[in-house]
Order: sequence, then C-alpha cells, then structure tokens
Amino acid sequence: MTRPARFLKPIPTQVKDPDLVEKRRRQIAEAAMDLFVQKGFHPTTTREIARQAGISIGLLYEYVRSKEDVLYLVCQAIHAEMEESLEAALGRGRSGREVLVNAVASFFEVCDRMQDAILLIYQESSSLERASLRVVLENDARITAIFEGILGQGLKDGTLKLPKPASASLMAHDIIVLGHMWTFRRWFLKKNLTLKEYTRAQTAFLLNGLAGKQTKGAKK
Amino acid sequence: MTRPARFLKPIPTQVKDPDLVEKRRRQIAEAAMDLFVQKGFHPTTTREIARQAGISIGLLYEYVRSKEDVLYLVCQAIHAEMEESLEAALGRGRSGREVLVNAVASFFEVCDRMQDAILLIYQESSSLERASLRVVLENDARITAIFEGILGQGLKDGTLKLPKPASASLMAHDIIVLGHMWTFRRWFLKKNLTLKEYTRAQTAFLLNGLAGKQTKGAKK
DNA sequence: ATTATCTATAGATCTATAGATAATGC
DNA sequence: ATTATCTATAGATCTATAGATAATGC
Repeated sequence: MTRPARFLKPIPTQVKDPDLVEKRRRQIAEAAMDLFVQKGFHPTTTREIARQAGISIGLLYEYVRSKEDVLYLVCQAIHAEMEESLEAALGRGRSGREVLVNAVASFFEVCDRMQDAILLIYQESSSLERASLRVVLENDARITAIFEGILGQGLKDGTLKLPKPASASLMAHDIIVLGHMWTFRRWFLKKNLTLKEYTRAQTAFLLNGLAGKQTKGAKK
Repeated sequence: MTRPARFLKPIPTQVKDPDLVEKRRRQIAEAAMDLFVQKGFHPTTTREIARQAGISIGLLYEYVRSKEDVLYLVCQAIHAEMEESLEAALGRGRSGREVLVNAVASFFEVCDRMQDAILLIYQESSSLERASLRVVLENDARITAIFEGILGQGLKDGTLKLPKPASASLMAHDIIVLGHMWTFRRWFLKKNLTLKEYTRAQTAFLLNGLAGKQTKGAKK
C-alpha cells in the first residue's frame, strides 16, 4: 500500500517528522480531492481545504508552499492509486491476447471506479506549473507503457497483430483513451451501456483492430 | 458563414440592435477565447476580457450577465466552427467506407487546427451551469451523429461492418475521441507522429475494427 | 528547548453595478 | 429622446504569512 514514494519533485516542508509529513499530506490530498471534484480547483479556497482536512489554514502551509502544491499532491495520489490497482490485477492469461483482454477489463473497471479522479486530471492538470505537469504526464506514460508491454507479448507469441502503419505505442494510447472516455463521455455512454457492455463492445473493436487481416488503409 | 444562430439558450441583453449584439458578442468571444486558452477560465478576469475585446468593463456587462455567460459564448462559437468546417468537407466518396475515410481525415484536420479550442472545452466546460452545459453537450452529440450517419451508410452498402456487440453510435463516439485525443495527448503523440501519420495509423485501426471478420470477443 | 499547530490579518484582487456621458436617429 | 458606452467603486473574497500558543521529548 505505502510503496516508496515516487515523487520526482519533492515539496519542501518545515516539519521534521517524515511520517507525520506523509500522514498530513495524505489527509490534505484526500480532503482537497473531494472539494476539487465538487467545485473545481480554482473555486476551492485554501481555507476550505484546511477545514475539510481538519487542520488550520496556518498548518496547511507548513506542508505545502502553495495551493498549486495541493493540486500536485492530489494528481500524484490519483496516479499512484491507478497504477497500484492496475498492477494488482495484471498477469492473468496464457497468451498475450488473453492477458490483454483481462488487462483491458481491469483497466476499465479502475476507470469506472475512479471516474471523478480521472476527470479531475483532465480538467485541472493544466493548472500545474511546468515541472509538476511533466511529472504527472510521466505517471500517465508509465501506465500506458504497461499496455505497450502486453501488446509486445501478444505480437511475440503471434496472438496479436498491429494494423499496418500503427505502432504498439499508439495502440496502447488508444486503449488508455478508450478507458478514460468512459469517464469523460459518461453523460452519453451511461445512457445506453453498462460498464460490462461497454467493455465487451470496445474489446471486440480492439481485437478486430489488433487481429484482423490487413485491409487497405487510408489512401491519402 | 453566419448561419442562423443555433443558441438554444439565449442570453438576455439591454441592447436593442440585434446586429450590434451579434457583433459585440463575437468580439467578446474571440477575445475571451484567446485569454482562456492562455490562462484558463478562472484566472482570467472580466477586466482583461473587456480590455482584450477593446471595450469597457461596463459595456461587457450590457452583453452578458456574468463571466460564465462569456464561457458559454466561447463554447458555442467553438462548436459552431467545428460543425461548419466538418460539414463543408463531407460527402466525398462513392461507398460508405470511402466517405468514412475522408470524413475521418477531415475531422482530424479540424481537430489539429482547433487544438486549443478543443482542449478548452475539455477543461472548462464543467464550469458552465447545468443548462448551458447541456446545450454544449448537445452540440457535441450533433457532431457525433454525423459520423453515426456515415457508418449507417457503410453498413447499408456493405462496405463496413460493426464489431459484434458494438453499436454504430459507440463507434461514432470512438472516432470523435480518437480525433480529440490528438489534442489532449499531443504532448506524447506529436513527439512521434505527424498528423498525416497519425491519421493513417488510426484509420487503419478503425477500418480493421469496422471491417474485419468477426473474432471471438472478450469472454468475461 | 524544539517541534507542531493555531489565530489574526496584511495586502491584493475581482465581479458586477450605479450613475454619468457620449453618440445616434427622429 | 433614446440607445450605447464609459468611469468609478461597493462589497466581497482569497492566498499566504507573522507572531503567539500548545504539545512533545530529552
């Protein structure tokens, strides 16, 4: 659960006790996530974050330098949870193709469970300063790379094939986006589909794309 | 160019001359779009919007009731431009399949040209109040429906087939999202691909998904 | 003695409007 | 006379910090 922090950009603090720092920051991130999901980053005030976290505004600023640091903590927490959930569910299946099908289902389940958090990253990560944003994008890239690895496995054992000019990397991004799409187009998709139906349909689409015989692509 | 306004939710104004209202609002939306793209909706002030539009802060409030109205104007302007661009490029090709390939290429070009605007909608449309948001989502749905129609054409003339449990509607959403993805994952995609390469790869993927023989889908 | 926490507030903004002024058309 | 536009500001907040207090451990 508490894996070695992967923070590439540590946030300075005056507080000496590292365990306390971790505990307080988790507390702050959790409180802030609730509020950011409800009202968005900018309309949420630092006072509200402190109140929701059960600490004073002054103490908040012992653990972060700025409101933007809080957003960074929140984004980190989200990606950490996604990565952990996903990795815990991986590795089942004999062929690369089977592993892929199971991984896609697990990933979509994680996306469904973390809808609000994923949406939050889409909406607010642009409010991070350059350095923080880069770290957040790298976290995303690491999750994408998991799927790239699975695709590689399937290409190797012959149970998957790429649609001619597309790379495994691009297909991995497509898979991630099809999962995220369940969250940011839920206003439409949930009117017509359950998560299970959605997963089944998109998996069929993906497998066709990744296993069909080569067709003549775009002419242009 | 100036098609009959499709505003489903008209914004009240004190100003009597409708042409003037339209002109000023276009001016305001254009100025605001620049600023929102640069700094985001909340950090942009109404004074800045007025200044950028070349009018006083007082006049701004003759044409909108609130800052949020300005965001609504911007979102409307973006969807109107997207829909116009797309419709202007449609209808070429003899089979449904050919029409689809061309429409996808046109749509991706529009997405590339309007990157910042599309990103803006992803990031800021949640700041709209319910009624405005609904209108914006309906605009999106109308664009999606264009692709649903093209898919229907291809299914009819037999040049396209759906991956078994997936509907034409879902596939249309997938196409839209693959286009938008070029904007919100550009930090990664543009490192590796030009728009043309991206279009070619995704088209091959789509056509495989929409034309391959039926494969055994997800088991779960 | 040192570390963690809280209260109170400085200093800076921001939206939206009231009331005054300029431009237009009969 | 009516419509459009501008200036000035009321009223409300918000981030971040300084300085005071409480808790902890040697």
